[in-house]
Amino acid sequence: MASLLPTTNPIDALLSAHGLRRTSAARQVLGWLLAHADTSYTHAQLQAALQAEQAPALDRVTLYRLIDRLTQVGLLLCRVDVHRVRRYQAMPPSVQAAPHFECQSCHRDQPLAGALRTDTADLEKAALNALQALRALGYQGLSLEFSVRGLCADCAKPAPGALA
Amino acid sequence: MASLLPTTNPIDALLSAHGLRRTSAARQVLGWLLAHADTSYTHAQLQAALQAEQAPALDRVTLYRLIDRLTQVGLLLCRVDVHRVRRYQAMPPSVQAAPHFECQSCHRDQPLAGALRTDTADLEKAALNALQALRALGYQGLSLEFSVRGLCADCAKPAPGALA
DNA sequence: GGTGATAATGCAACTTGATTGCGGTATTGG
DNA sequence: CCAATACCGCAATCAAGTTGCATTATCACC
Repeated sequence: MASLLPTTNPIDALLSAHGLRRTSAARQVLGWLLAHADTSYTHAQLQAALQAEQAPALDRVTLYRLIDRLTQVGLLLCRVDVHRVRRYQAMPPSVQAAPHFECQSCHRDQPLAGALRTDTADLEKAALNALQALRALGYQGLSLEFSVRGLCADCAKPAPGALA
Repeated sequence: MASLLPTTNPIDALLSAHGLRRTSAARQVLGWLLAHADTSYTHAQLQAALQAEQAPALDRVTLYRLIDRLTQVGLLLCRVDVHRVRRYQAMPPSVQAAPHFECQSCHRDQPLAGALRTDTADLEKAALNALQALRALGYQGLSLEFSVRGLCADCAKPAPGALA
């Protein structure tokens, strides 16, 4: 049952490949984010989630610096949500920036996927055209950020007539 | 020389039409933002700009609350930039959310249409379609935020071979 | 043209996500 | 094994934004 293999696990490999040390904190954070790579999490959410999974909570500042490093080497993707707080997500392998939906009631942040995704397909296409045009004008290192805000279907249903 | 006309100026009209009082602060801020409607400004930039134009600086908090009110009634459009600070802009007449370009070097913020030097009608159309589709799925109160980041042509040119 | 309700102002104190300084600890390359 | 240094953790600090409250200015109505 023990880890007999000389091949380090994929997370350690990623860390080393990006010039970071294999500390337990780094392993935990990157591992957790990779295991929940479909959405983004704030520093606070991340800390809470990690704390829930294991006893020795890691320091606030350490976590800040860690996610900073992970972001700088390109392992994480960082965005800022409506409430001005940063959200981190394991870097999606191929996409520029997955479109997000952010519910203003339950504050859940979900990827714009499936049916929703097809609805925004045209938009993405137009957006990519725009990027290409910009690139032609001499713009560099372009990335796009695209998010929709509002009430998700769940939050929109419940109380149609309640208070103002 | 005096204002003889009974017709209030357009800014006052806007304020009243949106249920806000015609205070000198509101007139100044909305007036200034309408006169610079092509980009967005932070609270700090706004305060500095207003202070430069006239003597009696208005209070930090007052300005915060004022732009809050203007945004709530739909006269301003608010977004959050990469540095987690809110940027306000006079609401563009027709669009829900004008796509922006934000330079990561000079931190200038310009409308995408300006950067591209073409109109972004197709983009905006696609955006509106996407919103409509989402609305059909039960999502409510939707608005979208769409921005492109990178280096603008000006910042990209200068030092092609300098440092890493 | 006054007058009362109340929206808006201004000041001080506070909140919160994030940053900085610094001594101590653990990882890594030799 | 050892030195160099990346990383940790604690305390203090910062900046954007918020809240409470007393004061002032607008507005709706007579």
